[in-house]
Amino acid sequence: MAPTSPDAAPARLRHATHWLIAQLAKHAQRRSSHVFTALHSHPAHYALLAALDEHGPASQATLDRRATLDRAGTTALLTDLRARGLVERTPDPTDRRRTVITLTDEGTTHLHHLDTLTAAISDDLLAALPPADRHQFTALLTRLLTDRPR
Amino acid sequence: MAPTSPDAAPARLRHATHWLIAQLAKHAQRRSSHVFTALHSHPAHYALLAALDEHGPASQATLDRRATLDRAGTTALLTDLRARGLVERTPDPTDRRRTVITLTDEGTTHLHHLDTLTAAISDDLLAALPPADRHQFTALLTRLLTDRPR
DNA sequence: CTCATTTCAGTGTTACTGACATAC
DNA sequence: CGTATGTCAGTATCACTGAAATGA
Repeated sequence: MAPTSPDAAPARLRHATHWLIAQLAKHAQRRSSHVFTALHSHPAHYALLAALDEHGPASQATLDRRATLDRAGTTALLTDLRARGLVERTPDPTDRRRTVITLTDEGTTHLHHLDTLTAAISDDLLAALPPADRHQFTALLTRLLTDRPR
Repeated sequence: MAPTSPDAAPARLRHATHWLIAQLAKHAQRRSSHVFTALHSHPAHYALLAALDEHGPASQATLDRRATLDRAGTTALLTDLRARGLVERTPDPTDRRRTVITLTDEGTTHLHHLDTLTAAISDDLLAALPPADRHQFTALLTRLLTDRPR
């Protein structure tokens, strides 16, 4: 036992945005990694498969830009996905530095499974809010991320 | 260079709650740790000092429950704070297992500095939202955390 | 004897850095 | 030449675990 049971958090923390976000992120991380592990997957796998499905085949560098990962991690993740037959790696004839990644049929199927999991996780995380507030919250989150060119 | 520059994230990710939260948490973590480091502090230090200021002196076990930390980390953090004269450790006469932690005057002063930093970080994180939406967002965050007894 | 408190050593994960070989 | 790509090895951080020592 480590994170000891909850308790009345100091008022200052409850008003500190970064603390609130960090707490929620911990919950989210626990929930999602628990659920994803059941399908031997990781949220980052989902990000890559989704990027491939929506934007089509791409080089690794393009992929990690789209999935908001870093090059190093992407390499490992793709090696994993290829070993499981979910993506294919083929050399790019027009630029011999690049490897073009393509989604296989199995990859698409797996992505659909992960879609279901992801929806369930979202429902679970937002369980405390009525539907209208869930949309509000998601919209605000989105705005905070997109209105931040960096 | 690692987390390569942003790009159009797949629609699925932009609708996945756990992904949105994780992204925002990363921003929040970078901002806050950057700012806190300037005062040789850590968000967890703030949590401890705030708990002491608001609830008064307490044992470590009580403290980590209030600050939502784990016992191992709390020990290290308090050793740090004591070395800097921000808290005092005195043995509890009524229960010789315990160490009672007390906030010093310097600790109170330091806490006020961190209050300022924390407010600035919140402003920064919520910069994209008009004031009314900031309150909405904070209220929703709070509800998500409190309506989750575990 | 069971449970709580404090401490420390160790594990697993995650994000990131630096460097390298290759090729544009 | 400078820049981009894919790869790998190493670092820092963090949350957590397990066990020990002390004592209620």
